Amino acid sequence: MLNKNVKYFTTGEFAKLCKVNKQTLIYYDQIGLLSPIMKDSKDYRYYSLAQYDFFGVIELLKAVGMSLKDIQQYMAEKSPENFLELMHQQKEHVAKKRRELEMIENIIDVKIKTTEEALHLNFKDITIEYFPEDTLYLSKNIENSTEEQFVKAVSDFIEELDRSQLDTGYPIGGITRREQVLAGNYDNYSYLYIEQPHPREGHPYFKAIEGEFVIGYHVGPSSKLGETYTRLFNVMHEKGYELGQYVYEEYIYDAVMKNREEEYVTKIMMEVNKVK
Amino acid sequence: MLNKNVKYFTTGEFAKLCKVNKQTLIYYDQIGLLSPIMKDSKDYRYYSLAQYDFFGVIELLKAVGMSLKDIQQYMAEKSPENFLELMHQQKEHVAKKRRELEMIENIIDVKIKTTEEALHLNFKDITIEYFPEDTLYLSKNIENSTEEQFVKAVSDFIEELDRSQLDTGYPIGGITRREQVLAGNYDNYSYLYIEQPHPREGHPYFKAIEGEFVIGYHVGPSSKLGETYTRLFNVMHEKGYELGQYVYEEYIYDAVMKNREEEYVTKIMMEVNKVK
DNA sequence: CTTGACTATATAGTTACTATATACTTTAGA
DNA sequence: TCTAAAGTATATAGTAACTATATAGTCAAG
Repeated sequence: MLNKNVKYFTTGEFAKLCKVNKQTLIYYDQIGLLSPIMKDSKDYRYYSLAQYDFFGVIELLKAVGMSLKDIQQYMAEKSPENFLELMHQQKEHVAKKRRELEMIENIIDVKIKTTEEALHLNFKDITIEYFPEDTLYLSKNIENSTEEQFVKAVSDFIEELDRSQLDTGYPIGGITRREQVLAGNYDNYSYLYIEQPHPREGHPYFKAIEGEFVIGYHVGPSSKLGETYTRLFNVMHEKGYELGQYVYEEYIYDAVMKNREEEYVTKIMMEVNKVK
Repeated sequence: MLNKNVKYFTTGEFAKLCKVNKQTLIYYDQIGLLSPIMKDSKDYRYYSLAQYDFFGVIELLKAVGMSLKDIQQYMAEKSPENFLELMHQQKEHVAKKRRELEMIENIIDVKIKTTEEALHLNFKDITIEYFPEDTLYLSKNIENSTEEQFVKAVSDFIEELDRSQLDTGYPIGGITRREQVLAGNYDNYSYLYIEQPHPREGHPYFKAIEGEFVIGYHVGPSSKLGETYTRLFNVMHEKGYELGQYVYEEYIYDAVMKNREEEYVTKIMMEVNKVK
């Protein structure tokens, strides 16, 4: 920083310049991170303009998530070479953080979209809709798994979504095979799935679905799903359809939105075919 | 979240699933943010899969910077409407954070570029170079200002860079008018400046410079700048040039890179014209 | 039936401030 | 010139969100 034959800043002035609490500067002085260039006989602190640059770097390093201790360590052995190395490290680091924020932005957008859709639904309606092709990311097969195996599979699936950054913000759903549904085993899922509107290369297990579906909503705990399935079957038969390969289930409202289980809402999507 | 006739997670298992310290879950239980769905007679905690979704939302809200207290407050009165409103608020908030990170990325790139350049310099060299047009953001005129006025001007300038997000990571420099330089008043700057490689609309004070410059480096405290100016003048005259309108000064190495003032390096760029 | 891996609570420590209490100093106005 | 407001200082305690440690009870495998 440039300097004339310098006027100094008092703690309050410098704090204002740096836009921090005066106490913060005193704290930085105490831990030896940034000490005023001089103290007078009354122990009043005086900072120089050059120290504003110094403070600026502290802010930069703080913003990228470095601890004051690490910053201090760097400041103790500063050199252009070390500074350069530090900047190279932090470049990566910040880019990663930015990408994480971008993912969060996407997830928020999805949450807004799905919640808005949910608010306009009438959960009593049962409709027949044509769904265009859609990409889903599937778990491994979990049909007939024990509770332990099921929980393990869910953990693995979540773990993988996390690791491969496939968490889109869409709810995790379950796919049940026709035979299990017909036998009344509504909770014997064959796969878990998550919608993947922008599928990425290099990931297997993607499945596209397309065709007609009977759509209905179950309000209340999943233990009473049977009643809703019966209603759906009735409509399906009335309209001259028969059950297709799979049924898809996902939560519209769960513990995140509602406090009581009686208010939970499950969306049921049954693949159907016109009876010939 | 889907559920079978549910198996529960112990604290350790759930912590692993959530990728947090077990103590963190105990802490969340204590503050009532996320309590296990049941405790047995031995006070062992048991979590359900549905609680993982809940935890997921806590993580999301934490990631956007909400405090646990605020999260708890939301969770107490959750509803699709409130959730939607929260998501709308946070969308803005996250976008702002992302833009801040993008700015930091730019600043880091500039720091890397300028530091790498500095490392390859020989500070003894004095060269004559042609500079293409460049955009600078200038402070208000500060010629003949008192120390107080100077400090105020610098504060204002920094404040403005901050407010208008014009901090590019380039050093803040000073521009001295020819007459002041010739009179030996090297520290009587007329303007402060910062390089602005991607000038933005709606900001005045931009100045483009273009032409031939004598470039030299001053090593040591600014009080001894005079010696280096003399060396530069000699070369300038030798090569048949005369001083132009302005001289630009900026720090290459300062308190951020070096510990001792004797190692500080100031870059001096003199506008020059061929003597007719 | 013991050992190791788990569980629990209670308490203290950590980071980076932030607030408060008390006392001294400077400065602007009557 | 005196006084009150506004500023400075130190010392200490509080805060958020964990994190670590000490002590003790529980469970599962060999």
